Amino acid sequence: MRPIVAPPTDASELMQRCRGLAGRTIAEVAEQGRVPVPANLKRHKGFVGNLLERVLGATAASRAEPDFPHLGIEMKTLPVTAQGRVLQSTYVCTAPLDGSMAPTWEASWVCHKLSQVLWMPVVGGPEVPVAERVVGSALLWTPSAEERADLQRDWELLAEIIARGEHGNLDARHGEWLQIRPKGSSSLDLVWALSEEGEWVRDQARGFYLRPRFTRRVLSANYLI
DNA sequence: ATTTGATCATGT
DNA sequence: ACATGATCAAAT
Repeated sequence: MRPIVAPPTDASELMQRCRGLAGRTIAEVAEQGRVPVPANLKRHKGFVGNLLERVLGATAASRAEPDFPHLGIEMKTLPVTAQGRVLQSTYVCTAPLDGSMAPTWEASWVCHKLSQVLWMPVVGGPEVPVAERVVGSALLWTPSAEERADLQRDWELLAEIIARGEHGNLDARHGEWLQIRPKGSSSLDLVWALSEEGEWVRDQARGFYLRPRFTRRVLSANYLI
């Protein structure tokens, strides 16, 4: 999906565009973007995210950069119920098992990716046709001291497991706010990993995700839900 | 082949 | 209801 507008010159212009989208349905937004809307997201999981990027003027997706590189802002959609409850986890970045992970939290991809995020709530779960889901009020967020501390604690726990080569028993149950789960085309999607003995082995590709309880807390703290 | 965008589907 | 593990498409 190519962008249909120029990138916003600054954060306030970006937020102004967001205010223009709030309360509108996905069908209305898609009409502006001249994009057909799928009935459901089973085979179009990234549709809403790509659509909003496009109408907000984010640079092309699938690049290893923030969505608004000149502003240092990453945009993420957040599926929520009508009551504002977050429905899904949020993918952050890949979790390298090959020894290339940053040595400290401050240097990590997770820390950098989450330094400034534009959360775009979208109201409506799988029971609501995509076209009828509604764009919510955007939130330009920088993690609080408490949120940073919680994320850092989990990241260090998870990084330690990987650093020891113990990815074999690394699953989604680790981490209170941040977790690691499979990320790929299928469970057969393997990457190179360093074992406990320092040998190269193949293991399932994984990524860092924010648990819904984390993003739920972010919305609660900012919208008084 | 990889990174981006995520949600689906199943089990507890 | 919710968490975990599995999966889908587009862009580069």
